[in-house]
Amino acid sequence: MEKSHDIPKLIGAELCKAAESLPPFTSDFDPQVRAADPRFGDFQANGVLPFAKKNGENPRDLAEKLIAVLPQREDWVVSIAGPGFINFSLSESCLHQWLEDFSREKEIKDSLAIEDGQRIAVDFSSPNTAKQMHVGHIRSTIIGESLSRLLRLQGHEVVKDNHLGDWGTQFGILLLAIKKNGANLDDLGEEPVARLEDLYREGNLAVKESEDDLRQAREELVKLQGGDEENLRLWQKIRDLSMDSFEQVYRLLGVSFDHAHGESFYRDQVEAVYQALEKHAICQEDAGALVVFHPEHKRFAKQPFIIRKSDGASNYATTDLATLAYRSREWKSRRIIYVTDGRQRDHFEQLFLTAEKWFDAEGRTPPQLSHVWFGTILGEDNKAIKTRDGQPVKLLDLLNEAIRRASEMVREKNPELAETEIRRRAEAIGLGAVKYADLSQDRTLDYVFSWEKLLAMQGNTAPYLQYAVARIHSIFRKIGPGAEDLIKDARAPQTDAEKKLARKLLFFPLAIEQAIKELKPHFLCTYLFELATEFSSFYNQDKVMVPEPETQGIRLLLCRTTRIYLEIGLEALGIETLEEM
RNA sequence: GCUCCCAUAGUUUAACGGAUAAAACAGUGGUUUCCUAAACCGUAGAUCGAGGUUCGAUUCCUCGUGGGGGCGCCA
Repeated sequence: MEKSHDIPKLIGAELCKAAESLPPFTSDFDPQVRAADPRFGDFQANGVLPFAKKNGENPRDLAEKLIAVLPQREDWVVSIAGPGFINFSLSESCLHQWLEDFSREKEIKDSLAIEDGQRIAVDFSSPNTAKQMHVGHIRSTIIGESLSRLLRLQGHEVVKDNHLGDWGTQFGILLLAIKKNGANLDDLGEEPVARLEDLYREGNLAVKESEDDLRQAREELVKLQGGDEENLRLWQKIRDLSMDSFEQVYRLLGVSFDHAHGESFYRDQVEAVYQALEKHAICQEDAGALVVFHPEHKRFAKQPFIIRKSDGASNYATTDLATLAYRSREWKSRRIIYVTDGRQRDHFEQLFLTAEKWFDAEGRTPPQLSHVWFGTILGEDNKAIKTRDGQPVKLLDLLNEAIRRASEMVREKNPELAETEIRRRAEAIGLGAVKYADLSQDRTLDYVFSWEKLLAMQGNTAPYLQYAVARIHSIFRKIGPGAEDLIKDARAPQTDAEKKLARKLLFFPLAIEQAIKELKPHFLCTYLFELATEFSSFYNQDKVMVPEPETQGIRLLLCRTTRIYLEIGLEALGIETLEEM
């Protein structure tokens, strides 16, 4: 048979082809091939059922007709069950062949890349300058990084952009506070950004209490936006200090960006936004502000999208429009993905509606726009973690605590290890645990922050997956250089554990595909955990070190493929793996 | 007032309209002269309520209950 990494896709294509010349099937028939419950086979096609319903046919009869014209092949056994499920059970030889065809990193990675990759901009992390990152920032950063890696794995050209909040009204207040305190930005102590946060808090209190301070803060902002040299110098310094502070976090998390333009980058492009939207009559004046309504929309017919405040200043709606236009124009992004908190859903819906009208009016195709939103991290009171009152846990503190706890476990298991090696392993394990805890559940869910949840290292966690990888490396170290020859002589999977593990391996391409389609990394996490569980079970049942070379061969082949899938999968999640734990 | 999201074992979660609702943690009972016990094998335990659509509903629709979010000059 032709080599196909993605067997369900192959089955789906065969079903579609068979349906082509078989009335009442039409071209909109979707076979819906999925992983099956092992009781029924390896894959199941459910698509006949909804199709029959839509067309008033008997689903069971339709399924019979379809498999009657399906070419017979030795790769699988086809059967019909229940109201019209079509089940496929792979033959031993087909499974064996598949394992041999896709057991190396290169073949696997090549097969994952699609032909028509796009240029995609991913907008994520995006903290505000002059503030420290706290636990609330972890989601956008981790999810955005993982989605970027997944999309690259699929062959897309991804441009990662950290859209910093570096140009808001808060700078008037902060600049005033700095000047009133006579603070020297070159000498703010050990944690300069923490000091900036304090200054901002003081300034915020002052402008609430004093009319005069409020007026002065506004003046500082106007001066900054007008290009005042002193204020610009201070602003730049604040931005640099903030970036240094963010970099500490990004380095630990293994997160990187191609750009960190931030809102300030677009400050000279907002005029063009007003002009274009006015020219095309997309916006209107309302109560002194420039706003966009969407009369055709249930909600946004009356809920305005404010793109220019009544005092003439721009806001985030304006910079977001300018940013979107820039990414389309300069980066030729065919698609833009925004990874932000779900509370901004209205904003992005309005942004997308407005942008689409703008592009349409100019006869251009708008980029495909996706808002990948996630639930809020809540405090113990079930309310969102706030910066204002109560100090949320700093992200750096969370990460350091994760490393500290992992260090203890590593040291306990390997008392002789050098400190640098303990640190290296603890970073992979502790930070992996934190990332996995966030990535492994559906991103749209809110969750209450808890150390216990984020730092768990047993059960369905990253360390469990890393442990499986380390065990496989250990086996290959013990076998030595003869492993390749043994794999060449592998027999087909025979024992219960071998067959179950081999079968689980088949579903890897599906997991990747689903995670990308829905832009939800948790689908991949679920699969990797199931794979690791299947491996652990196999590991306990069937020893690799046995006398028969063909048995060793298949077990080594299964181990190697499992290891590669776990490594590719964890890499796509942004989680490191280790050869020893 | 308008609108959006959420509700699954004790707890935290999974289930793309599909077959007997799946795990982890916490319980509980077992496994180590054997490739790393961060493990493995048992055991017990759940779909907020009421209707509806469907051959089939945790999933879709309506109503209700409970929790949270957004809605004119913050991002």
